[in-house]
Amino acid sequence: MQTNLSPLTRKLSAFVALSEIDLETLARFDRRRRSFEPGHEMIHEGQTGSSAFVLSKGWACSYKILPDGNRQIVDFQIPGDFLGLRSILFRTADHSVEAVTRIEASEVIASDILDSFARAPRLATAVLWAASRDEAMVVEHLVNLGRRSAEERMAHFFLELGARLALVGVGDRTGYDCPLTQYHLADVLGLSAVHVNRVLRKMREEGLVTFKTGRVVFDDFGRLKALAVFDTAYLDQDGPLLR
Amino acid sequence: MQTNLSPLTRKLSAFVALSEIDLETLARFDRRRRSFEPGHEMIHEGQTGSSAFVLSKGWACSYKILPDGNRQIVDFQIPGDFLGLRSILFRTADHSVEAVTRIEASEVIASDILDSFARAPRLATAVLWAASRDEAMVVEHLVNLGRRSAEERMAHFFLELGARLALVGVGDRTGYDCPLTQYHLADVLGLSAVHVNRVLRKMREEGLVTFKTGRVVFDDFGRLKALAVFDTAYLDQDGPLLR
DNA sequence: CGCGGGCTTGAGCATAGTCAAAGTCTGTGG
DNA sequence: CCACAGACTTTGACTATGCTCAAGCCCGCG
Repeated sequence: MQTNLSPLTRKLSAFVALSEIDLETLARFDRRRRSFEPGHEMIHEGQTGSSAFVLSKGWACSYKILPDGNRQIVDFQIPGDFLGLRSILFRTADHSVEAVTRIEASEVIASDILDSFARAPRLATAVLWAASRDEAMVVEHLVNLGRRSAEERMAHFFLELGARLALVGVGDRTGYDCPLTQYHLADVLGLSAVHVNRVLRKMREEGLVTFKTGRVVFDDFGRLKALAVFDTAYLDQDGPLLR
Repeated sequence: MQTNLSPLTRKLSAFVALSEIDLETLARFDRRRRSFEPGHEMIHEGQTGSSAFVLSKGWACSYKILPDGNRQIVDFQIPGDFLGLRSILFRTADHSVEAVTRIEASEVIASDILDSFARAPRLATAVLWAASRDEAMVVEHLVNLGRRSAEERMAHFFLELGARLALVGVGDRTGYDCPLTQYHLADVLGLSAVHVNRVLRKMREEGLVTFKTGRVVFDDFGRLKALAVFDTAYLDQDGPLLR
């Protein structure tokens, strides 16, 4: 193991013990460095032959837009996250991805991925695991939208994001830096921007969380967790399953 | 290629051209035949060391239950579908799965999967593709809950199910057999059972769909599709990507 | 025949949406 | 240094979508 691993390598190592060949092959994912300005649409729904990216700096979000202009954000991506994997596996992208902040990322094209699986088969298993972990988050998010109130959703969202950031070494129990606007919150939680604002005010007044531009502050972590019925199980990484 | 392929083999072949070794290895997934009665909980959330299953007959549903007793169904599984894959990849199951009808399935244990990836590396890629296709469905479902009205959700759900069943050769443009209750619809669409009933009545009266116990009848397929803004893109299979 | 699961309907309520207007903050150019 | 534009936030008033509670119905099955 090297000391200066890429974020993706670190993530995959959590599931599969990687060999030298695996590591070498993975390193190839890191050749095409790119950067994007906030608001840039890195992947367009419906586009064929898109790339994927591994985020090294900044935040992105994946979403779908409905014909009436409404947008539903599926998830945010933070450093270390894979983004646009499905747009490689399928012929056309089934969702869009946009840079939230300025972003630094490595571009991964279809042949990189597919060839790497042939060279280093264990990588395929590792990527399957990573994709499944993403799916677990989407599923939790689905439950959030289907069965929780606006306030519970908000609490759950802040906590999940906090837990994910903690895994990559950012933020702590007091809070974390967060570049999102209230519009982002509305689009990810399936609410209107106006209602988001009211819910935020209520939660602030109740001493639960404070969301000010640029930062989320946990005013009462325990009570927030109880409100959201938040259980980190679906995010946990217990060390390599496959040795 | 053999004439009598298992449903899973047929599905994976749509993405990856499988070799003799791949096919032999896949055949091992089909050794432990099991059957379950309606209502049986095949996988329990939180349980460690669960199996996965490949459905050959009947319908199942995967879901999460919140502490207040509310349930959110994540998806239904129909013949040919993999079920509980994440409960193998993670140490503990992050969701439950229940038989909706009487079910026939093949049990797949963790070592089956993991060993098969070592023996037949292309299978890992194929399974990654299948898992991504499932994720695409969950994502579409998420958009449904976040940004569509009750009536639109209902329309979208019936159409998606119809399209999926058509892929395995069941049902047609006039409708399909469907063993679900109005409670199932409520739990999958994030609505109350009472409201589901009202929405169904409205749609029936408007001449869109008729949902009677045991069958979904499309009264006006075109208008239903327009209402749901349903686009099958995320379900399409265009033939093997990897040869 | 009675029981239970599922379906249906009404009445009243609550959560969240829409529309509208004004306030704040930040960066840019004069 | 100020004026202004534009993006984001805040608040009020009104509306609507969907929920809860409650009751009754239908039908298959033991």
